Amino acid sequence: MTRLPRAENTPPADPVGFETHDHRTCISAATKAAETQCKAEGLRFTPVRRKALEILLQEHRALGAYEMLDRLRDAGFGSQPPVAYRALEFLVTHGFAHKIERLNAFIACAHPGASHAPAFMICRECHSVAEAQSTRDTLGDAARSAGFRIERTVLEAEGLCPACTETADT
Amino acid sequence: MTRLPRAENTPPADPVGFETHDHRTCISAATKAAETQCKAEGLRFTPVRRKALEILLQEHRALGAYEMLDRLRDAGFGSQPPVAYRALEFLVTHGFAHKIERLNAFIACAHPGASHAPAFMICRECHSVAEAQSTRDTLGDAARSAGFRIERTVLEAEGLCPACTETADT
DNA sequence: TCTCTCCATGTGATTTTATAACAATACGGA
DNA sequence: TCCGTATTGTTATAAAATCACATGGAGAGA
Repeated sequence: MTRLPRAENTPPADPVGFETHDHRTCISAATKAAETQCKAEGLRFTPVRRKALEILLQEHRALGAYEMLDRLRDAGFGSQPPVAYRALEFLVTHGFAHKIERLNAFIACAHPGASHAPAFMICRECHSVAEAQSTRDTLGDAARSAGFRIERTVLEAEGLCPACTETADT
Repeated sequence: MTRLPRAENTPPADPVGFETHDHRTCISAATKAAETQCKAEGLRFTPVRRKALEILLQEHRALGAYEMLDRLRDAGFGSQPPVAYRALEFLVTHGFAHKIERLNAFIACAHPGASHAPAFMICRECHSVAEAQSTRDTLGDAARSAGFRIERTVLEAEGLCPACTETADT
């Protein structure tokens, strides 16, 4: 894939898993998958929502709501914040994307369809984000004994990605 | 996400651990402990910082920065946002408090001194927050194999606290 | 097909959360 | 005591998110 020009603090082109990855095809594949799931669940995969997902997949990094808004405007959609927030809310609600609370930013889900207790590794230096499968249930016992009913769990680990670790070490 | 208005939705008086707990004494105890730690580490436990910690301990819930600002102003400190943000940053940096990203709010640490990989249970209904010890290292393997160097980890579980579960069930 | 209803979209305005920048002051070590 | 640095207070502004309301389009049922 062609590496797009990078602005000030933009992560390396392909930070998912911090490894090289060809996603020429995965955009259309993931979009298709979302479309299928929406059809199955009776959800409306409207143009803005589709475009928003495509943008997230394209960028392949955590995108702020206002960055999303810019791109949606460029694509001919409305130019006010709710446009972006609504599309993103839809994607997050239905598991096509995640919000990285730490960054106030959104990223396409890297494991669509999988049971969702996502875990993220966030580089404090370049802001790249990797999504891991968080299989083990760290909090189950504590929750049970407290009588707390867990509905959703997000784990955000902050640190240094491989690339920035190298830079820091040298 | 639905964000209910704060006022109509104030957590029960004593939400830490979702259980009754007498903290008449624990405020002064925790403050004292912080003072000791600061002395040991050569940190300046100034009046604003002390007051901010006392407020968090007093409230015993997650407090927004601007709520904190109100209380600090009432206590005779400056009235501009940086006053609150700086005090909170100090407390968070040194482990006396945590930021709940999900709520953009801050809460006194419930396990001061303990090794810090805090885990929170956040009630989506009343916004009460409980802090658990997150002992197990859920992400270690994934991080190691990715070459990611974890520095800090926060786990935020959203759901229903015991009180709100009851209400919902009835 | 028509129409009714619901959901989605577009827009303007506002609220909430967070930082930048800089002057004045207090602290602690030489 | 003097000096450098951290801390505080303040003004101003940026960034993130929501409210409120008008308009439009898709799909269900008559």
